[in-house]
Amino acid sequence: MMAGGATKRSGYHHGDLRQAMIEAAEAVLAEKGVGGFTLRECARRAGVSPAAPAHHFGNLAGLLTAIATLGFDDLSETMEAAVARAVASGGDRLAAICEAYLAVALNRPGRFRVVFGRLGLKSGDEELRRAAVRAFGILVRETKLALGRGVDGGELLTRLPSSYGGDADLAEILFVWSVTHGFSTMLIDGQLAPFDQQPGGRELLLGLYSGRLMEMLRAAMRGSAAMPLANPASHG
Amino acid sequence: MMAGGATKRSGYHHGDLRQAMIEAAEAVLAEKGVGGFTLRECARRAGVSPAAPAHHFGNLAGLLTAIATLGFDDLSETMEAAVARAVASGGDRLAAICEAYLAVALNRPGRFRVVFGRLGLKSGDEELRRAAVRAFGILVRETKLALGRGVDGGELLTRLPSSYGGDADLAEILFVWSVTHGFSTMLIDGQLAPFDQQPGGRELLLGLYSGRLMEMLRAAMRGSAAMPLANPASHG
DNA sequence: CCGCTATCTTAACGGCGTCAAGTTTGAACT
DNA sequence: AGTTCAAACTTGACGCCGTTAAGATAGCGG
Repeated sequence: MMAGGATKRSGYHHGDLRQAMIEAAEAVLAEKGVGGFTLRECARRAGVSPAAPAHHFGNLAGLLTAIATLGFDDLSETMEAAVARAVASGGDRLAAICEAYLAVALNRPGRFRVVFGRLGLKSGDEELRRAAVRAFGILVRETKLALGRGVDGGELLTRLPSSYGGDADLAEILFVWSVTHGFSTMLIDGQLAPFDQQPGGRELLLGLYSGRLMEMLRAAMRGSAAMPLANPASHG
Repeated sequence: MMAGGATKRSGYHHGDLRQAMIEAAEAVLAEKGVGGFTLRECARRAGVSPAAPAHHFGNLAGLLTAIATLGFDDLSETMEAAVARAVASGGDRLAAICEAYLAVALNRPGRFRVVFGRLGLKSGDEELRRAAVRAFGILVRETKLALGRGVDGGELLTRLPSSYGGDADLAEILFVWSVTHGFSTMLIDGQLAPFDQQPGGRELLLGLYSGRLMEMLRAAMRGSAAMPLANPASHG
């Protein structure tokens, strides 16, 4: 096993530098934020020269892309686990994935910031794309279920249909995602610091999020679900 | 006077380096994004040595803080103008500020990213704080008006009450902000690229935002406004 | 046991932010 | 007007950054 830092180091060769670099990078990101993040610092923590990572990741963008892929998979798995728990307890599936999204942001801010922080990722990476589509597919599925639309076969997306812009429920999907993503990013990026840093502020915010904000989200969805499947592109 | 780029340059002294640096910085941010932004590049564009800006801004954080202050003021002014237009035309004031928020993000992505992009800002800057509180105050005021709460005297906040966490409408305020901020950041940071880059995608997204998303927001607010002013902290 | 290849090191390049010290300038004061 | 002086800017240097090229090492298949 030996997962989690204790890797064998036989003098010249590291043993599992790729994993060590990813772990070091996440630690640095969590500690110092995006600003204090450098490739050399990560290499230092992995006990390796600054040029060593190049062979495994190509360059900085490669390392960040690997972490972002992890982040998307983390999102997918945490959301699926939350859905499973909600199903078991008869809870709200959509609220479950929204809370899971926030939980990932709070528990792994390093990963989360790499995923959404507009750092330089490799643009064409196929694994990253697959992980992103998977996470997005869960959001789409749960939003449609919450609208009572019925998902064909309950299967996940494996790619984005090129005509996705015409999806009749796109507005609802974007709404759910905006609320969740907006709250999560504002909380970990410090925009809510005036509330977050008061004594008990964090608990208040989390309670409001999984309480009244989720209620408002349900109210918004109810309003939409009651509406007929109108022509989605027509507006104004 | 002589605002707007045409500054006199009498050999050694620049004339208005502070303004020139800010303009150069916004240009670089708009062109190359956060990644390609460097102090030296801004100085180069201003036609000045790399060490020159230090006297005006102290360091990089000082320059970014000045830009962030501009960004908050931009938000405040654009939102107020949108409210004035909504009042004149009998439109939805809350939707107006949400659309104004998105408009600032789209029209001035450089400023917007400095405000919310978790770059290193000076932490204690008083002007920045004042600008932030002003913008936030507009959001608070409009949310309360939308809830039919009545704002005392219609005046703006000039500081954050230390007990703000106890505001009865905090959940609604956070909800509105989350939707708006989430959608805006996702759009300019490329998370919506699969939709945004389809032909006509940008128009579709903007139409959905000011159309069905604002309708959903109103539905969420209506649900809240109908509820009694419950104890905001109790949940679960 | 030998060689081969993946892995890592050392050394160097240009660019970065920042500081210390020196130079120029506009303007205030006599 | 001429002098003085502080503000504005330059030069040069420092350490750190990401990246590359060339060399050293070691595990593994033959």
